[in-house]
Amino acid sequence: MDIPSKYNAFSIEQKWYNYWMEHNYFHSKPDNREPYTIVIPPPNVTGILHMGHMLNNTIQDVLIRRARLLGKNACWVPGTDHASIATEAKVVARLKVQGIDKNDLTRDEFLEHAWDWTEEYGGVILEQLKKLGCSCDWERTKFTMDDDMSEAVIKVFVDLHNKGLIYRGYRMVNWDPEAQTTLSDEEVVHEERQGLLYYLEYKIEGSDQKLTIATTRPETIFGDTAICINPNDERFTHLKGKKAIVPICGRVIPIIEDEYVDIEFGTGCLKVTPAHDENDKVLGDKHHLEVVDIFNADASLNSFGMHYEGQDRFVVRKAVTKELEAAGILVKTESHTNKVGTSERTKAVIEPRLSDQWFLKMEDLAKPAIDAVLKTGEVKLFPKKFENTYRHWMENIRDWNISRQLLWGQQIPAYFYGDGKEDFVVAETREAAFKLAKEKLAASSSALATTFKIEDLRQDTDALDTWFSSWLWPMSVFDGIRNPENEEIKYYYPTNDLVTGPDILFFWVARMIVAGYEYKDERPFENVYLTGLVRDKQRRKMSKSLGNSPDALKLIEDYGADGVRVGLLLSSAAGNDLMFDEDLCQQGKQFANKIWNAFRLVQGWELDTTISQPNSSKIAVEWFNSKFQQTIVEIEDHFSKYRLSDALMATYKLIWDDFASWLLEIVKPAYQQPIDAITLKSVTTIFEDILKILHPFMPFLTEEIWHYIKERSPEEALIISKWPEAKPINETLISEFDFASEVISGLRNIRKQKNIAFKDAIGFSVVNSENVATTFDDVISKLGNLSSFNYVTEAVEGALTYRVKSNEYFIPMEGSIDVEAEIAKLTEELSYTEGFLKSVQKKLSNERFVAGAPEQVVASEKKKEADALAKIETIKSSLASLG
RNA sequence: GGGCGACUAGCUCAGUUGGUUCAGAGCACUUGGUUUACACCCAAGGGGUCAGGGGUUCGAAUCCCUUGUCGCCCA
Repeated sequence: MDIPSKYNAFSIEQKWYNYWMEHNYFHSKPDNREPYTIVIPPPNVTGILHMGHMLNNTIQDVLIRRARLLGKNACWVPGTDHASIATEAKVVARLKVQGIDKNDLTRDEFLEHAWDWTEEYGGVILEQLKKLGCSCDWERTKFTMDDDMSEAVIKVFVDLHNKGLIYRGYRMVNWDPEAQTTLSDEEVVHEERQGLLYYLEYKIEGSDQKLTIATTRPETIFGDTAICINPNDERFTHLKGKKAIVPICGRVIPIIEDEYVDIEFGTGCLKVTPAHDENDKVLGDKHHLEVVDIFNADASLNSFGMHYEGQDRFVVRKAVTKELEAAGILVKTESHTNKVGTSERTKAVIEPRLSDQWFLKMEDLAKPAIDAVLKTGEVKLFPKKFENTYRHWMENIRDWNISRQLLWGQQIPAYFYGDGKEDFVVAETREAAFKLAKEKLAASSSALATTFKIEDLRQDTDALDTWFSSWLWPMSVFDGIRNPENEEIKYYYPTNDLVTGPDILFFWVARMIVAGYEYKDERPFENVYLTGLVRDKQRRKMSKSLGNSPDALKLIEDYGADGVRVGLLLSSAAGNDLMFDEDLCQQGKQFANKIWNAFRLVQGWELDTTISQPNSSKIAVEWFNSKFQQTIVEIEDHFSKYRLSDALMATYKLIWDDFASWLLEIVKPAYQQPIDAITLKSVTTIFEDILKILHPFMPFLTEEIWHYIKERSPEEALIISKWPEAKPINETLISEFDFASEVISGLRNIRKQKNIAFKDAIGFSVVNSENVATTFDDVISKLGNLSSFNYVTEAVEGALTYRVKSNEYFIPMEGSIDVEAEIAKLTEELSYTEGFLKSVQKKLSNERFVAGAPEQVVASEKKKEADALAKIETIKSSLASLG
């Protein structure tokens, strides 16, 4: 069979993905095996695959495929998130293009458009994951707005409300004037912006006195309801108890005192606008100030803005500054950098705003989640450094604003039956709500009690925060909320590993832990692997706006899915940002090709059952088997610490260096010579074991070669084969080989220096002062192309020499040896070794070292000393023989 | 402003409890090598004051202090 010399990923990948799907290997159902479960961090339903997803899902697939090979019942649940604000923003934008205004549509009409959009673009990302090789159980694909998922969300809302944990509050929230919705603190991105600090003069009522205040937001003067000074500030003692007059609108406001005011900042006087600043709100509550809200929902000014009514806040800022300047009220401006909150989704500047919202009390709910990560270790974060961040956030947790003024999402199941703020009931269905409402009305002996109809109930128009559905994800995908005793949730929950980015540690991970303990009284997962951000070579975040994110599918086309997976994993330690560079994928692709060609070599060997196994092959196979076992132990260790790139690198070196460069070179028959049966069988078995341990990283290539090696039934596919068993390791053999490889490197070096071609066999003698075993002599002979291998006791004259430890090796050379050069080389080696000896002896002569250091360390220093002395002896005798 | 973390070879990073094998890996680089699996290859080689300074110790990349630079989170 003619096998091409270059591995062609493209056609092969499609073939094997189809094969795996056809034979249903990805599907899991409960059985008596140990479960291994991962739930995917659901990507936005209308999103497309970017590098972060690629990294994330490659890691998950490596874990899941390895678990499958280890004989576990591996279940990877895929799905998508409805991403309320992001999706709604996209739908609104599309409607706009079509000339439709969202506000002209009914709720149902809008939702119809949103579902159309979801069906049109939804799931594209899941198809892309298949190209990457992800072995998700596609039969389990979930969407956070599936009927059963929504039911679970509603059920939880009602439950938490009944427990008294959900309440309605008039609070200052982050208002996104563009999307016209509330954002949680986590959805607000603080940016440093260059702005101005405006110094304004306020008149004091009933006098000619003035006071100057500094503000960054002059347009909010219409909402001022006090001036605040620090009671300890002697500059303002004379103002105590007086009143000030707000410029332009002329409102008279009190001058209050509070130590909150920073004497150093600005003028030491603060204008208080309780409706538009969180801190001012606190001051306002404390001093019982009036609250004047001057903005409309789109952050234009309302009637309090007087002649600026209807104009945008930033337009007003400029205009009002001009007016104040003209009136001589603006004393000066200074440039000032301040942090501005912006919407993560729409980029609009956030406006703090007071409004009625739904909140979830977090303090008590958070407690088990804090303990699980920081005390009991039931949930482990990888890398550990994120525990500090987690602690900081969880111990300062604030109530969660769970309502959003959006349509796309689960509508809040609160039903109003009257006009009062508290005239509502919370229930899973309208019918249940109706019953509750009637009871409440009856209890309050309202006149409505008898005439109230179900149609009179008005459901709250807000939707729930997206995270209020995804925090249930590890439970709700197994129907664990609606049906807590079902077989699947009992089998698969708690899940094992969660792989996600640190940017959503709080948004999502922490809240899932909270929900897990509240609803299952158990952790949702055991280990959390936090990946780094994917950045470009210049350390910039990959983003659409920068255009520095490579096209994920194009990469797969260019380098093969296996190549891309290897490229991504090679330099991505957990929690470290990944500087993505296409060269990494190139390395992955070259690795695939290397393995492919190793296979071609083995495949091409002709078997001759009549020849016996050469000793060099026999010993090389024995050595490799030990090396393989040793590497597996190392790989296990890396996996147990979630050091995937180290696990891959260990595999990479085992295959490239130990297998291809050493083993195959040793057992390779001479040109056009056949191979013996034992060696061929051993090498084939080794190759199969290698494919197994490589499969999680490079699933396509390995499955392809697996079936190329021999015809196999679907039950024998690599994806469901068994991870190699642990066998004893012969450490002696490994260290003997290491010594032999140094001897061989020395030989190659001499050949290079003296320009001796490999095909010219050379003689070889050794003074074996180290008493090295002869185990690998045949290997040395073969790889060194030696014509003879002699043990001698005296230095060989007229030969090239080199040393490994205190062993000396001689290659007799016909013709002249450059004695001068040999002497120079030996002298240099001698002085280096003597220097080394000196430093060791200095240590050993230090009484405090000998007394203080552990025995083992002292012993090793003594051994170093002996080795150095022996080597010096060798070199000296060589020098003597050279004359 | 508060908190956390990083700084090791040209690049990306390992380096676990201070001491064996501690200054390492991969890539890149230099040199030599193609009828004989792979030039997407083989072999050999060069390259680091472990950010700077101070301290603890018989001994520090590792522990402590300090300065600098950068990153992340929070306000």
